[in-house]
Amino acid sequence: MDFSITKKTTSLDYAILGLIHQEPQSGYGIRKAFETTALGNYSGSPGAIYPALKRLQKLGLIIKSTYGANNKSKFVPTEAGRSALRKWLLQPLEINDVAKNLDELLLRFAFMDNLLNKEEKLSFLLSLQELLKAYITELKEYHKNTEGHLPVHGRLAFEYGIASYQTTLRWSIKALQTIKKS
Amino acid sequence: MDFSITKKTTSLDYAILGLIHQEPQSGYGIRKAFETTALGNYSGSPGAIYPALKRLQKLGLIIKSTYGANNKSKFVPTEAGRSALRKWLLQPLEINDVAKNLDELLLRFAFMDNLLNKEEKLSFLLSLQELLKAYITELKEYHKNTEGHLPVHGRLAFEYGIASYQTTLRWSIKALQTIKKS
DNA sequence: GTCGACATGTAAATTGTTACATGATTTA
DNA sequence: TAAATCATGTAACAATTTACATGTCGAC
Repeated sequence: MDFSITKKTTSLDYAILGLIHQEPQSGYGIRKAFETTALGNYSGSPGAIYPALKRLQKLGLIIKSTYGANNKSKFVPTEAGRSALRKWLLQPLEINDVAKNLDELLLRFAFMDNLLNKEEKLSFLLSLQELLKAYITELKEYHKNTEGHLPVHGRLAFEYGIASYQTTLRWSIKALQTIKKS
Repeated sequence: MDFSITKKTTSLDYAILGLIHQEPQSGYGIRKAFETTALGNYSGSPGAIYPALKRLQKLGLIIKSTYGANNKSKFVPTEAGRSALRKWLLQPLEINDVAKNLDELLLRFAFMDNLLNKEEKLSFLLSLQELLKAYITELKEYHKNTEGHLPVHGRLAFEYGIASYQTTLRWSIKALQTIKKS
């Protein structure tokens, strides 16, 4: 029997949690952040954000608090919220995340700054690199096998996929070096 | 007053339509296609696919038909289905698609093969290039302006975004050349 | 003769979209 | 002072996830 809180938390919830951990925001501020900054393809529609904020409050992961000089109230993560965020950031990477959920991995990376230590960050990047290499190999294998009998557009789209992951790999190598000497 | 069929068709619906246009598939075949081939981040869960197939049948965009030597029934697009697919492929590109919906654009590209003529294909790629250039410029502008006061991880994630779009741009130039001499 | 893949679905709960509604505050 | 932006929400609807349910068929 598991008595811990296991209510599901979607990746939008984590995106909000990560955002307000970096800087407390009002509901409206969160909406604007998702609409304007490219990070994460989450929609800032009120019908998505406000229910999410309710969810997170009910789970005890965030609270509304008057913050800063102007006494406007903004959302901040609770201790439980920070801990949930950290747990999310530390989740082991799987090949499936790389293949289907790369955006979320990048979001996790973006939010690591002041929550993980250097070792944990490097470990994330190393793990990412391993998985990327494996996945790229797999894709190339598939590409070789279907070479001839794939329509032109299908082949080009596939090659786009490979080029994409190679870019991600190159980036992760650069990022690793940057983090290493920080 | 608009009497045309305006029931919304999601991009999963188009993905299915495009897939069976290339090659008729059973419901199960479609599920496996989405699960295994990387094209499009759509889930092949039965709770998504079978309802979608019902939707498409109700809209008259696909039909079940016994096809090929083995008399197993597979889904094929109707004339209306092919026409809806073509319309989707020809939709003008917008900057927002590039920023938030690139996957869908790539999916559209992948399905163009035998539905659009050369000119239409080239026009798609040219339009994509223009938008990519504009968006990359915008991102770089933003990057310059926030240079200093962005946490390391945030900055790196942002640079990943830029590198990503540059890869897309390079790919689209190559694709254009390939299509041109085909 | 059992295990895994083929094959098709349903139900509940969750989540997100679109559109509406309201009012305060700032700025031109 | 009118328009735009800030600010918070709700309601109806559409879509997806997760889990369950059932049965066939071929391979080992």
